[in-house]
Amino acid sequence: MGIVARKEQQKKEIRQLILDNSMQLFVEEGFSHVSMRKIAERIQYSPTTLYLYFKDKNEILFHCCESGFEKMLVANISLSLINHPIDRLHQMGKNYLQFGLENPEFYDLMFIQDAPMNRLNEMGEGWSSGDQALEALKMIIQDGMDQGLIVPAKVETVAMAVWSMVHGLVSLAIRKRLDKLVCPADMEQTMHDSLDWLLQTLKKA
Amino acid sequence: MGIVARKEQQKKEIRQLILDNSMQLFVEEGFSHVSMRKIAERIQYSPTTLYLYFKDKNEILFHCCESGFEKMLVANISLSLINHPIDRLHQMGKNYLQFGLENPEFYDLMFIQDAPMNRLNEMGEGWSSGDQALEALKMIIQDGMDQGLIVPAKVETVAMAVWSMVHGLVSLAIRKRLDKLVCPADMEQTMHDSLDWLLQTLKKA
DNA sequence: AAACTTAATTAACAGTGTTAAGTTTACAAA
DNA sequence: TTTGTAAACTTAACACTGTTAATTAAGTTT
Repeated sequence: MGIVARKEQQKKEIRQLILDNSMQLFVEEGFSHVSMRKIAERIQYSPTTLYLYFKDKNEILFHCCESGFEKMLVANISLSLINHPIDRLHQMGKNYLQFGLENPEFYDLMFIQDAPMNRLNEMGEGWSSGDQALEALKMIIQDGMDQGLIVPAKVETVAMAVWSMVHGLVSLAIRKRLDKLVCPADMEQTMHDSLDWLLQTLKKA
Repeated sequence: MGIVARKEQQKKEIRQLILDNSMQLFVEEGFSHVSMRKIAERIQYSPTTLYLYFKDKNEILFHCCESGFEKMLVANISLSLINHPIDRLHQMGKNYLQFGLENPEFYDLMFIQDAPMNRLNEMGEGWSSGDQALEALKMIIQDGMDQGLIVPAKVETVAMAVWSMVHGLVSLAIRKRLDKLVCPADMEQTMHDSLDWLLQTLKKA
């Protein structure tokens, strides 16, 4: 079955070719300006060929999200070196802000657009990388509470609060809603200040 | 100049007719499914007529946002009855969550989509209602610090943190990113719990 | 070489925002 | 009352969009 195997290999390679070029286009031109035809032109295929490898555009977006989550996971590997729960949470938050500001197009796809979610809800499975990050967050918070460092509460409640705040910061910044609050030059610093403030107040007195 | 005045009045009425029907369509069918042609059909005009009253679609969205902010402002009038800064901030947050969950299409337009922002950045002025709400937030926080009820910090930093958290909650909920964290039935309650938790930890010990 | 399978394409549909040119309507001056 | 003109509105069209059905080209098997 050498031939069959090779064919499947080729199919996978083209799938990856489509995904790679889609992601490049998202980063270069912004999510909303990328069309199926543009992706096709870039890889020198007919637009309809894309539909032989992906059900629709949402499915392509969905898989781009997956790479985004993996990218994020890589940025978080250094976390394992930090033992103190608060410091660890702090670094996780800083990584989150940094990822969002450095990869706004990816962030848009992963957390703001609802197109990829539609695809996800049709499938049974979710994002393993995304779930992994969420579990890590919950574990850190649980740790912090167990060690008496964080004011006790339901772990889901606190996890939701922390995630919502960093997501709020990044998404408001990306969508230019914070420009009236602070000037663009001070934006990144003030965002980190807000995170610092939360972590400060979150600490048990 | 009675005739000229009447003509201008008619022009304003048609402008408002366009805006009213646009908003109805946004609420009914969702932002992304509303086209210029659909709006035009609804008011029995040709699609191109809309361009005689608005520069482009973004300008229509922009003005729909304005009404959204006024809607929000109305929901906040009861705030003036609350004197204690923390309670006031708490109620403001609850109103915000409620508004977002009850008017997801409006919220989307006001805080998530970037289309209306493009229009805004071309103009000199911003949203007076939006700015007003932001100023109110800053004032409450400043009050709370002055009265020694909130851990002191730069007011912009805390305002950003608080707004980001409630926005994060609403936008993640709207975009169905919180479904892995809590089941939909408990969503609203947990969101309010998160807000409560923040307000609790924000209080000076 | 003929039959069959797979991969890729062309043509088309129904929709989008938007512009330029043409038409109708309404009102002022003659 | 008729004519001229300016405003209001529409028709036709452009350049796109995602997506499907029918068709051709290529490769494999018999």
